[in-house]
Amino acid sequence: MDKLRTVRGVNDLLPEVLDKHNQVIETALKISNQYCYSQIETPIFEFSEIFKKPLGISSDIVTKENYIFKDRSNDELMLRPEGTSGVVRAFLNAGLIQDVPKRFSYYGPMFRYERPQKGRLRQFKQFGVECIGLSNPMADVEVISLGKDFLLKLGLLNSTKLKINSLGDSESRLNYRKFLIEYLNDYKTELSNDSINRLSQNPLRILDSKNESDRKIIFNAPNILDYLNQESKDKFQIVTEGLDVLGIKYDIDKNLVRGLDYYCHTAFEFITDELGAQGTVLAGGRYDGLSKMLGGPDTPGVGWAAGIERLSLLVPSHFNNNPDVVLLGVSDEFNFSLLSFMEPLINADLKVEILYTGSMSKKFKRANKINASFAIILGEEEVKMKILKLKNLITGTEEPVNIREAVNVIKTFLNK
RNA sequence: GCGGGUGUAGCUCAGUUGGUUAGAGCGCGGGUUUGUGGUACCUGAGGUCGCCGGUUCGAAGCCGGUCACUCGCCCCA
Repeated sequence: MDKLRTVRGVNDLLPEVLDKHNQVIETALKISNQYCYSQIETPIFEFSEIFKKPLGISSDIVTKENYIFKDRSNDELMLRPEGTSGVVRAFLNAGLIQDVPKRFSYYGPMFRYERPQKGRLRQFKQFGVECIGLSNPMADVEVISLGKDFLLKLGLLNSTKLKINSLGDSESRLNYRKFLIEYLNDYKTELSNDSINRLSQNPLRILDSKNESDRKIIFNAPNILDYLNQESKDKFQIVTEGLDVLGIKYDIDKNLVRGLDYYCHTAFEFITDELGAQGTVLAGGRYDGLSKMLGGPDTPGVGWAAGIERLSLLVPSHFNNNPDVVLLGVSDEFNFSLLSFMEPLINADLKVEILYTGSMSKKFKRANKINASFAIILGEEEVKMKILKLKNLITGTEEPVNIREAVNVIKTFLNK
């Protein structure tokens, strides 16, 4: 039995769970489509450079959470840990820069070698949207609005909170970084070990440390929003103004930062407190530098990604694959005939299951268990009289019918 | 990668200070005069007590290791 297990952090998706995933994805696709974001699909693995360059060599995703391997022609490949890099790569590769703005949506599996927890897997699915080619902060507002509508459609807007911040442009960020390091250096002895390491690698990330003594120090740290240059300030102003006009509630969180190098200006996340430590359910921001990092022309972009598993955990299940009608014969000899009734029934858009084995009693028990609404019964009597017997399993009534009448009765009763 | 908790039938769990053939409920199979279900009753199958090793006359229960799940850290969707 043990040999049958899946790889750690990689799960089977049984029908009930997969159904919820699909619900979430369908909702996302529908709303994105209405915002005129077109679905795109990129490969599950790419040359590792595609992810390494933009994510930054110091990010954990690249250094310790990657699935990197060499193929038979000795190319270094990487299972994608996120979707944005691939989408931007595809955008550049197809020469779509001639046709901006471009709006894309995507979903699919991502891979990160992390310690599994609830809502965190090594193979997991993300749905995301990218708006490429607009540096206008209206695009940021649009994308957040799309995320909000998505959560609204899932019925999760009330159980999530939107946090936003601005990381500014690279000039502002570098400037802020200088002052932040200066401030933190005064407290170097009190910082956690993790944060001391980050001080040289990626000091902004210290801002979202959960360590208690770190938090006390961060409380009085310089605020990035005070260090934005005028252009960055104006952009952020438009974003918050836009959200206000749209009535989208948000909290500005000056400590909201991004682990990935390519982010700038707007950063945001929708979080819930119903998933423990994995509260981030939809997160994104602006990534104007990404295209250039990949070796393309400077092309702005903004987008977000949402975790399908995490959202699915919050959404109620409506799984139901119950047949509208079951077909059963008095004995095995009627099974071929039963199959021949499939066609008219499925053409009428009904869900049909045939019960092949067991006694009559067994078949009805089975019909009951799978919650069938009707049973069509075929036996010697029916064949002799050239009819079918239709039993309504909800009311218990039976009537002789032909197949066309059966369809009508079933559809009328089920309101289909 | 680091720290805490957990691991007994398909599921939810009992299993007293280590002592003979490991239990319950639900679920599953068969049956209650064979062309009719949801109730009830009868009956059956299913566990090397996560795995490996150790202590012991004897381990599901103690010890060590390992794997998996889970919570937190890291990181992030």
